[in-house]
Amino acid sequence: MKNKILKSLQEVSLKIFPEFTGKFQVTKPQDSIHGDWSSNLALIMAKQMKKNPRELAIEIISSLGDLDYSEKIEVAGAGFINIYLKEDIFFSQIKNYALGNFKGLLVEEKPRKILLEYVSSNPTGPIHVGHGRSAAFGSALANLLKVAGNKVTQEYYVNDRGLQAKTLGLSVFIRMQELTNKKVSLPEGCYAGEYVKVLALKAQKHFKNKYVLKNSDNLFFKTINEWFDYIDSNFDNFLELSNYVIRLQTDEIKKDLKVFKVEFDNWFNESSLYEKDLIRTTISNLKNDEIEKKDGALWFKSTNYGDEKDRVLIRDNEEPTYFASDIAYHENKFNRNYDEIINIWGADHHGYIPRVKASIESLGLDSKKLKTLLIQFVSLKEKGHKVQMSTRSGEFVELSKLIDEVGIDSARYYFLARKTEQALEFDIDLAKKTNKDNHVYYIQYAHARICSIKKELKKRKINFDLKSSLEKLNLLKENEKEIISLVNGYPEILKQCYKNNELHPLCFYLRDLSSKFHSFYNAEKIISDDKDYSDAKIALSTAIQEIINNGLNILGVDCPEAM
RNA sequence: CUCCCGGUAGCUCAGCUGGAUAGAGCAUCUGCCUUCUAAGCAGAGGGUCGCAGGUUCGAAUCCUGCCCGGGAGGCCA
Repeated sequence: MKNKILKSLQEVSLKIFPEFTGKFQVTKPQDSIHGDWSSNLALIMAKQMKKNPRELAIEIISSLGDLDYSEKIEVAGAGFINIYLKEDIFFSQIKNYALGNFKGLLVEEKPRKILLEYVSSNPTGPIHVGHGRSAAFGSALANLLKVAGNKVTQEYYVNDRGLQAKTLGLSVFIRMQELTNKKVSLPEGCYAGEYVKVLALKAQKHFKNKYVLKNSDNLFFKTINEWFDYIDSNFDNFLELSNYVIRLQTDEIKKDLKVFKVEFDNWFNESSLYEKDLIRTTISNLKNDEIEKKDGALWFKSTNYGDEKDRVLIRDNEEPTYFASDIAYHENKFNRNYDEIINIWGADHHGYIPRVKASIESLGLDSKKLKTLLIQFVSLKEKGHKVQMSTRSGEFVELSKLIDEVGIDSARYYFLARKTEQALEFDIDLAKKTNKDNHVYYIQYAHARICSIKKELKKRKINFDLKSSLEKLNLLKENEKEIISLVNGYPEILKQCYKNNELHPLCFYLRDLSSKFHSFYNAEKIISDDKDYSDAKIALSTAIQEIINNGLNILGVDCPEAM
C-alpha cells in the first residue's frame, strides 16, 4: 500500500515540478485522526520551489484526482497530505493475517546468500550473559533475514588454539593435581571458574595418570610462564590435554546455546586454518609492499587504509597472531561466495574493525560485502543493585544460570528489546515476574487469552466461521478499527527492522499490540449475543493472535496457547 | 591524548534517515471482578529531550564546541 501511494505521489510531483529531486516520505501517522497514511511531500517540495506548502499540497491533491484506494485526501497542519483508505482496502491486509497468510510480509527483491557469524566466544569457559545477548540477537536476526527470503548460514568461529587454549589446558592441569591431593595453586591469569574443576575431573578420567606430577616436583610456580616451561620440558604432548578440554568446553557451549534456541550451521575451528596452512597462503595474498619485517616480526601496513597503527602478523617467536588467522578466516569466508558477510561483535572490538577491513582490501576483496554489527555490554541488576561480573576472576554470570533463573523466553525477549547500541541493564527481578510488568509475559498472555476465547466457543458450541466473519469487520466500532490500523502496520515494522538490522521495534510493537488487545478484551465481552458483531471481534482477535505468533517466532520466543 | 556508544518523566527505555500536542512501562494516586484468564482494564499527576551555539518555514532528531557516564586503544583473544 505504501508503495502504491509513494508511486502516485511521485508521478504527481514530477508533473507539477519536473526538476524535483527531494526525498519525501509516506508514513503511518501516530494518531489515526491524521488518516491511514500521510506524506510530507508538499513540505519538502515547497522548499525547493519556494512556495507555500499548504497551497502546494492543495495543488498536489487536485492533481492526484481520484485514487482507486482512497476514500478521501486532506491537507492538514503545515501542509501534510493525509490519505484515508477505502474500507475494503483498509480491511484487505488484516484478512490475510487473520488467515495466517503472511506471504509477502517482507520481501527482498534480490535475495542474498548471507553468512552470519556471531557469539564466537573463546571456548575457554562457559557462555556468559554478554554472549547471550549476541546469541539472542544473531539468531533472531537470522530468522528475520530468512523471512525476507535470504539464504542465511549461521557460523561460530571457535578459537580452539593459541595461548588462551593452552592457558585453559594449564588451569585444568593444575586442578587435576588437586584431585590427587597435591598442593598447588592457580597462578595469576589462569581460569579460576568452577567449571575448570569439572573439566579436570573429566580429563583425569580420560587420561588416567598421564598428567600427574611426581611427588618430588616443585609445585609452587608463581607465574604461568614458569609453569609452561616446566610442563614443556616434562610432558611430551601437553597439547593433547589442551585440545581435549577445549573440545569438552566447546561442547558445553553448544549445549547451552541449543537450549537457548541458538543453533549454528557451521562450527569453524581456527585450528583448521593451520591444518591447511592457510595463514601462510593468506599472508602471501596480501599486497607485497604492505608487508614488512621489523624487530624480528612480520608486520602488515594497515595504516595504508586508515588504521591507527600497523599490526603484527607473525610474532618474533614465529607464532602467528590472532589477527593473522582472522585475516585467513575472513579470506576463507569471502572465498565461499557469499553476497554479504555479517559479523556480530561485542562493542569492545570496535577498534579491531579498521584493521580487518584493511586486510580485506589488501587482499583485493570487496570490503563492502562485510558488515560488522556491534553489541554493547550487558549488566545484571537484582534487588535494586548491580551484580558484579568479571571474566578473569571467574565471577561472571553464566548464561545457563540466567536462564535457570528467568527462563528462556524472558532472557531472549529482554536481550532483544533494547537497541544494540545501548548498554543493557538486565533486570532479573522484572524478567522473573509472571504478571503484566514482564512484557514477554504480557504478550504471551494476550495470545493465550485469544486461544482461550476459541476454546470457549467450542465449549458453548457456538459456530464461528473465520472467512465469513472477516466480511463483518465493518461492524466494529471506531475505536476498535484503530486496532486494525495497528495490525496493518505490522509489515512496516518488520521492514524497518530488516532495513536497519534491528529487532527492538518488533518487541515494542508486539507489546503495544498486546496492550491494545487487552483493552479491547476488557471493554466488553468478545462473545456476545449479537452474533455478527461478536464474529467481527473474534476475527480481529484472530489476526492479532496470528501476528503475535508470527512475531514471537521471529524473536525465538515461545507462544503458548494457555498459561 | 585518539576512537566508539550512551545522556529524553523519580526509575528502565522508545522516538533520532528533520515534521503535526515529545511516547511507553515501572513507581505514585483514584476507580473496575456473578458471566470468554483481574496473570487483567480504565483514569490522574509527572518533561529546561546533558549544556551552549549554528543550519531550517520547522530541531529530541542534522552540524560545531563543551560537560558527564561506559567501552576500546597488546607481538592477548
